Amino acid sequence: MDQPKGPGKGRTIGKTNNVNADLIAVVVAVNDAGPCFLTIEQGAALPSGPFELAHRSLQSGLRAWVELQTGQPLGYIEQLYTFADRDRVGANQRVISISYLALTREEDAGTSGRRSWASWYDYFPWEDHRSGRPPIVLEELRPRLIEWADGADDGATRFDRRRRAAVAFALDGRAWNEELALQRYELLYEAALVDEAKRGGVSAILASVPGRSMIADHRRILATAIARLRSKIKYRPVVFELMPPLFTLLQLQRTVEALSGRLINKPNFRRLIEQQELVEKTGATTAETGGRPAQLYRFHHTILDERPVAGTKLPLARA
Amino acid sequence: MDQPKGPGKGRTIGKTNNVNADLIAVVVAVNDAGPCFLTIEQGAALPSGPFELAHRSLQSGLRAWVELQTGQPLGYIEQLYTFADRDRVGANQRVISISYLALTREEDAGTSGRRSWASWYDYFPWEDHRSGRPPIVLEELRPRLIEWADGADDGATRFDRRRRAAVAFALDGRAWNEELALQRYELLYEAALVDEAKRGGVSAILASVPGRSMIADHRRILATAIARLRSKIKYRPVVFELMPPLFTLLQLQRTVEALSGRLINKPNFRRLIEQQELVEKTGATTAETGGRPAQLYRFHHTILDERPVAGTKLPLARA
DNA sequence: CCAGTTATAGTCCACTTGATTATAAGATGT
DNA sequence: ACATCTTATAATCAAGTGGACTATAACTGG
Repeated sequence: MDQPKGPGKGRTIGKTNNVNADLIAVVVAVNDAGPCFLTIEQGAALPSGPFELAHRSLQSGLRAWVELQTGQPLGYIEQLYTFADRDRVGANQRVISISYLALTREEDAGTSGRRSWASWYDYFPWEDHRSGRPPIVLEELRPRLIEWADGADDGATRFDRRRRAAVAFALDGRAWNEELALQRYELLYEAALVDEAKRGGVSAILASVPGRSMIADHRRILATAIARLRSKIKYRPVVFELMPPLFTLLQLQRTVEALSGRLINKPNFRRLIEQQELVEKTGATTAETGGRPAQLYRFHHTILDERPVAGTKLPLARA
Repeated sequence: MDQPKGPGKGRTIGKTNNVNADLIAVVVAVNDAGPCFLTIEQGAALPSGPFELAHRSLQSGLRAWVELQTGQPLGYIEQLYTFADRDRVGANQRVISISYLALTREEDAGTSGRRSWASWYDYFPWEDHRSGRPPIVLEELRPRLIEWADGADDGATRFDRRRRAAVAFALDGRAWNEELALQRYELLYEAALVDEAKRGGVSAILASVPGRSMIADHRRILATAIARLRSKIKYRPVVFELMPPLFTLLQLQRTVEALSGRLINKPNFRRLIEQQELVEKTGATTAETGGRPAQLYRFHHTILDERPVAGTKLPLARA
């Protein structure tokens, strides 16, 4: 163990280093009710399963488990994060979880009825700012976060906690930042304001806590997915993975708003989308929208290859 | 296997699902010679080792291996990517690699002489555009990429290959995008223009290929790290992890330039850094720079907590 | 004291983007 | 038929961002 070891040679391969690898999927879609994700066990868990020898790759293993458990075939997939589960350490065994974000359309359904879609904001009611700041932030979270901050032993910690709470939840006149979804969940976890923090804990006071909870750290993974997606739609054209083949610009805007949890200025959104040439008119129109019939657009696929990183800006920069 | 399975319960834990997990580190620093990274085996491999039961977490396991193999203690760490190694599938065993990016200073040395720093651009000579586009791009890569593109069977593939080459390597008047480091390496791999692509291959023609190669897919992981870092310095204040406690603005600029592989307009860089209040003057000056003594700055640490996502823009946006 | 080097301040301008207003085209109800 | 509602689409204004450039200051070494 004292000599530098090159990977792939001279390594001790034995039982002691064995781990089990779990694949976990956050499968996101957007429907009229808003952004949602695939769940199993009545909304308590994300689709997941062990990585097995039969799987050709991590991604194909993930696709297999999701399709088996929910009947949903997956399109776009990206890796979220890999973590070792501290709570599930066996004698000679550990579990590593590799989480993924998948984007799809709800219509991409098999006929299987096993899948069930759940709304993001049932699990994160403080994340939806489309109708202004939700009351839960100031009425419930703020006082309890302050209480938590003031419960710290030393003044420095109290100050730090209040500052972190203010940054994450846009208190004291700060601007709301929708990309901080993960930080907010972690803060609430640290303050024991979510159910997950109380499991097996000593806390006798099980006061009502905001948002639906999930098993293990699945809600944390969901928060990671939300934060990643909210960030990514600003610089990569991933929104279109969630859209039907034909759509109006307002439908596209509503989808982005659903994901980011905030409203967008309509003319600016149209201008940005059109001048980037991300979409092209089909000529067809739809009258299903109520007022004047809207142009139907489709995603301009060739652009996807032309702009590997740049482009796809969305007017979500400032508050 | 037909019923939905909840994670953590009812799972079959058996030999067939066992994997070995490898931790691989790209440890980056910047010195006068430019950006560099820690290697073992005379620059042929990245520090790495298996994730073991004794490790408290993935990160601590990584730190342990890097320190053991190179004597270098690590500061900032972030996860890069997790992949299953297709080439190393045993009868009942597979290997999963979890790669990390670490930022440090070369001075953070132990006295151990086992570590050896290698320069990025010895492995990716086409990535350094600080003195203009390196000749290797037009003189070597371009003709061989065109040759590769024209070797495709059908016209559509030929067109696609030429377009991808042009986008990645800024041909046909396109602008250079330093963040495409990974795409460039993958393109060269696909075109069999890097050594790694020829291992165990049929290719009899071992023409000289650009850049030093590494074992397994370590150079690919390095490319991933470079791309990630070049992207990240634009929106998070991670550059300061690579700086000494006190530095001049020009030193900071040179570091950013070394990482991004391109030059930055000096007044604009200063303006952006100063108006973001990322640094503060110490009052001290240094005359080591040659001309007029420069102010010494230090990183304004409190800002790091205040701006969890925003800020830290760098003038690298356009060409 | 002059040339060379680096530091630092300021200006100009093109482009981006947030905000607002105006107009067009359909549906619906009376 | 007409008013009114809803949504679509176009155009404009103003503030801010960021790239390029110039000018001046302060030091070192012949």
